Amino acid sequence: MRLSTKGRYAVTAMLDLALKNDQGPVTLAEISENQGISLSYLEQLFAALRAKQLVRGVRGPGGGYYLARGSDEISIADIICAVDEWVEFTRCGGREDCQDGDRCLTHTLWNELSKEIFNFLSRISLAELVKKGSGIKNVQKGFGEDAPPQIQEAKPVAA
Amino acid sequence: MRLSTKGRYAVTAMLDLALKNDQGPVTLAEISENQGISLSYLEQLFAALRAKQLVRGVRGPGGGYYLARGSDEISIADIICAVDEWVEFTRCGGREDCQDGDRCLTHTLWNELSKEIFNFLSRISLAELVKKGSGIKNVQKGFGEDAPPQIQEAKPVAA
DNA sequence: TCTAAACCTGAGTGATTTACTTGGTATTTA
DNA sequence: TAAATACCAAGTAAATCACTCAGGTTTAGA
Repeated sequence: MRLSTKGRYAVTAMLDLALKNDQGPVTLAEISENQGISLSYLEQLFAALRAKQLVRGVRGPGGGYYLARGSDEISIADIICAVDEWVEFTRCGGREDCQDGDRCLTHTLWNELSKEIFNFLSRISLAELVKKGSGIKNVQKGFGEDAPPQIQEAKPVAA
Repeated sequence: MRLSTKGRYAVTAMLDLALKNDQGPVTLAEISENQGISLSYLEQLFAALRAKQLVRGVRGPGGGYYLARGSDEISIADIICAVDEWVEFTRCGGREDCQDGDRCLTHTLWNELSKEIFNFLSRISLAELVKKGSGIKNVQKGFGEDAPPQIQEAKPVAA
């Protein structure tokens, strides 16, 4: 699992799309202005999102992009995986060149952790975020009040 | 939240440390050989880990590194945050230059998601991973059987 | 005290990635 | 046809990554 700024841009743009999904296609120019992302960079991101069947483009005036599926059928993991390749980490990979066991163990542990992160992000859909967002939009601070059980208070690390 | 190979190296190295924590200090040379990471790169990573009070170094012959706290008191988020700076994403930040509300909304949504990921990683300790790992070491595939409630079956995206 | 083992510092570097630019082509609507 | 939009390809400056090099300093054992 990779979680870079590229993935953030994609998630942010997709959120923008999900918020306006019932208002016809959304142009990249709109998202570009809205999110402060350059148009061409968005084009690259959306090329990847389109390749993974997450969005569909409509050409011509009045065109733009809309979600290829319902926002409840698109997970955050889907989006991040579309734009950020999933690179395998293990050096020993699937091969048998782990001599002492420990090397393989730490790699196995990392892979499992990576899978857990992936699963976690797979269970968060765009629709869920948007649904919570509609609360924010009005309340401006009530986020997390009826949040999923696994969500707790943030405890950012002291820099 | 950033999750790059740098963070992976750090987590992997810390896992190595946790696994041998009761066997005295672990040298970087050992980890370097074990994990296939260059010694100097490890030194850089461990400088950051030491600065964040996650490890302590013992100098001189027979020295090395050991965990500064119990492995149950060190979370994956701690490790990743130590080596990968946490960069704020929002362009509008805390300022009031969000005109239309939507811009701010998507940013708020991203921030909340980011917090959720952070919280998720905060709840996974080194000790937990190692504990599960000792199962793997023997069973080689029983991971996740008595996993925390939020962990489900992996469903990797079709590439 | 000498010396080797270990940590510590800082500078530099090729490769890769990011975020973006330029300059188009294709398609659709008015 | 003209304009708006998606689509496509190539290039690029800056940043980051993963690493190397060249020195330290600190400690322990001879």
